[in-house]
Amino acid sequence: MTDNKMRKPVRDVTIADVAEKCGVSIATVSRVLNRKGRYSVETQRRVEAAAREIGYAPNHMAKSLKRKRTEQIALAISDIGNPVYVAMAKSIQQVVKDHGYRLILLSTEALVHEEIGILKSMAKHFADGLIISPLLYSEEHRKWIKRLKQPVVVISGIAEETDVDSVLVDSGHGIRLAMEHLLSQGYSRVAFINGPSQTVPGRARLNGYYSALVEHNLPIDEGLIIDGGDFTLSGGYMTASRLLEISPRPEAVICANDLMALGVMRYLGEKGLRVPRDMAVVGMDDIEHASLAVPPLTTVSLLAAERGRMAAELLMERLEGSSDAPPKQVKVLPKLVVRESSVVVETVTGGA
Amino acid sequence: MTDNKMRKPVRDVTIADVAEKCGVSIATVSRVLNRKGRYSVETQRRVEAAAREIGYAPNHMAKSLKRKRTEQIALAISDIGNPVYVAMAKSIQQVVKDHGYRLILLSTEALVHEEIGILKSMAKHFADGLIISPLLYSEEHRKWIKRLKQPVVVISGIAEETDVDSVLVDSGHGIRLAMEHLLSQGYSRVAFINGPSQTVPGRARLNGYYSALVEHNLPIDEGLIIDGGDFTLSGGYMTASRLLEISPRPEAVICANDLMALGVMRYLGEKGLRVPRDMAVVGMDDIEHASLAVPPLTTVSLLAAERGRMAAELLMERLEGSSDAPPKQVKVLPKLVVRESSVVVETVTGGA
DNA sequence: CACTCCTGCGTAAAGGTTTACGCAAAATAC
DNA sequence: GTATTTTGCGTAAACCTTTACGCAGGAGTG
Repeated sequence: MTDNKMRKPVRDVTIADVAEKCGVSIATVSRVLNRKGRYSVETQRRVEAAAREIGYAPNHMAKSLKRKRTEQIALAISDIGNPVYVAMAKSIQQVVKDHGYRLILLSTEALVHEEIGILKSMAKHFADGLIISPLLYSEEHRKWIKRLKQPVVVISGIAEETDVDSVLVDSGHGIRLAMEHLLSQGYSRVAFINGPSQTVPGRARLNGYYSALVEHNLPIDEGLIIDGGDFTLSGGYMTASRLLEISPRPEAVICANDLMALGVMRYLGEKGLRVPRDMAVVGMDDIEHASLAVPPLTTVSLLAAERGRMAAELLMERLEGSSDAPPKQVKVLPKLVVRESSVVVETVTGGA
Repeated sequence: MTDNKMRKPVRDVTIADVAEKCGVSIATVSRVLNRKGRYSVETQRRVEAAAREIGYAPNHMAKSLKRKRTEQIALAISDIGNPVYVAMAKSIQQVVKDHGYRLILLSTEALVHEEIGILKSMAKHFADGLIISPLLYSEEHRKWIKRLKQPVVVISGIAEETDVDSVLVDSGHGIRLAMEHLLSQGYSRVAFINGPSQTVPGRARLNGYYSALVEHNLPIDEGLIIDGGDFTLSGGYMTASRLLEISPRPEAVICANDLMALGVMRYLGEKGLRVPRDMAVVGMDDIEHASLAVPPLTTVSLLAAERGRMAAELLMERLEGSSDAPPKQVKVLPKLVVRESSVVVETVTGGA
């Protein structure tokens, strides 16, 4: 019989409780709390007091059901461990929060069927919109996205798609910038370590490498191209040995992303090779640790944070503005960030 | 009049549509689709066929409302840019996903009122549970957590709290491990760069430093303690100069986290000081880039990923098992990870 | 004074699902 | 053959909100 806090099941306080407490109807309470419709200042005072007093908090599930809005945005990325996606997620979180949305983080582990699964499940209405950065953009992706009621923004590489809002960056062009820079520094035999070539970014970057060679009338030497396996740090470290097997040894190497570049630099360091004196290294993405590496890594920024912000803003626009405007594509230009890993050392400025 | 795909508002397909399509009641459809209650195999076949054919997807908001479960877990952390929290988030995401939950990412930007705001808003039932790693655990935190209907797991430093599920790590003990290691290497004047000392981790680590000194009968020299401002990389870089102003120059430095340690190493490098020959450096957290630094950074792992996993499992247990079991505390032991930044160099093993 | 307009608020429906309950028919028991 | 249990399914309530609609009374206008 001692029921002093035996069980929690103490039925939530609902809008009806507030209404009863201050002798009005639930409609009035709702109007006051949502500042919608008409009510007297006296009623407002009483309702607000009652609500505060009994600790009323509107039930989000019921609200969603009625309003047909969850106030949630889903973000689908392939690997939350990748600093690039973290940067994106961070700025996206910022924007959606400012607009009163919560962010749901969905990780696909680089599995295409997971991506499709997410698209399908959007039909269940657990989020009002989706930002997705797919590893590849297949016909199936397109099909499901088109079928969705909610707006979708795709963060991806350059593509011909014009039927969905997207934030694009031409990473292939980024590779060309890197190549130009290396050539201007006097390097001419430049190797290329790629990530998985069947992914959109992998393909784009490889094409960038080819076209840079063509552009500068350089011979295409397949021996200079190494498949890095994946876009990870250990992927770079592992394949760096193959770099040293190339003969004659290349003067410089472009890596398809910073993580791999850092892995490569580490391997070179362990083998006693100095960067850039013995081999110049350039990465891509401009993650925070690129600037911290020893030597600081030259890289091509793809403006991940910026792209995240833009994608989120595009989505907010869709959600709050005219949803029938034609799909928008916004493009972002890769930017070369020159640091010490690729500049010819004239004089060594030693300290102390 | 040409209404060929003019507007989207084409009312969602509901359970009623499925029911009508195959001539049963909505209750039957629900039973079949949820594999609950009784139904014939023939009915099952028809319902499933109809559902698939017209592309039925159960509305998540309605389901939540009725079931009183959102199938969502909220994660509140102060900075998604911090690799430690990323590691936690990653393993938490893993676990909750395996249990059929989605993860909502809430960022507090290290603002205490944001943390409280999140606790309050949990009453709105947008998530079934919460994992929070608060910068500090105040009376107000406790009050609101106790008031919540949903289970909460706190990831934090060691504390006296026993009224809430928590995953604890004694980072102060971690600092003592670092100190012991440095002393065993022959260093004796060891400086300490702390993060904000009013936060739980800041205070714990400072106390760890003090007690390590006491433990080894070393004099307490306030001049060896530097307030690093925050736990960021630039925070470490900025305050490193003050390290060199100390006279006589300390032989080693313990930094309250890896990011600051990396900042310090960078500064030392720029000033021409070599680590560990001129000064040994030890960090804390064991973030991925600690092993990549030059030289690789000795650090104390606080097992962030592990703690995230444990917290998530604790929460799942609460949600799926007996919710009235007494609060659990699980503790994790800091682990010293020795790398080159703190070991006396006997012979230099150069390559090539 | 009669009319219209406005204000403040209540009634009730709607949103899509799950599930307790009950009923008819079929299956089983004796 | 009747009595009992089991099976399969439908009816309707419940979850908690928001909001369209309408009504009564007061204010304004002529």
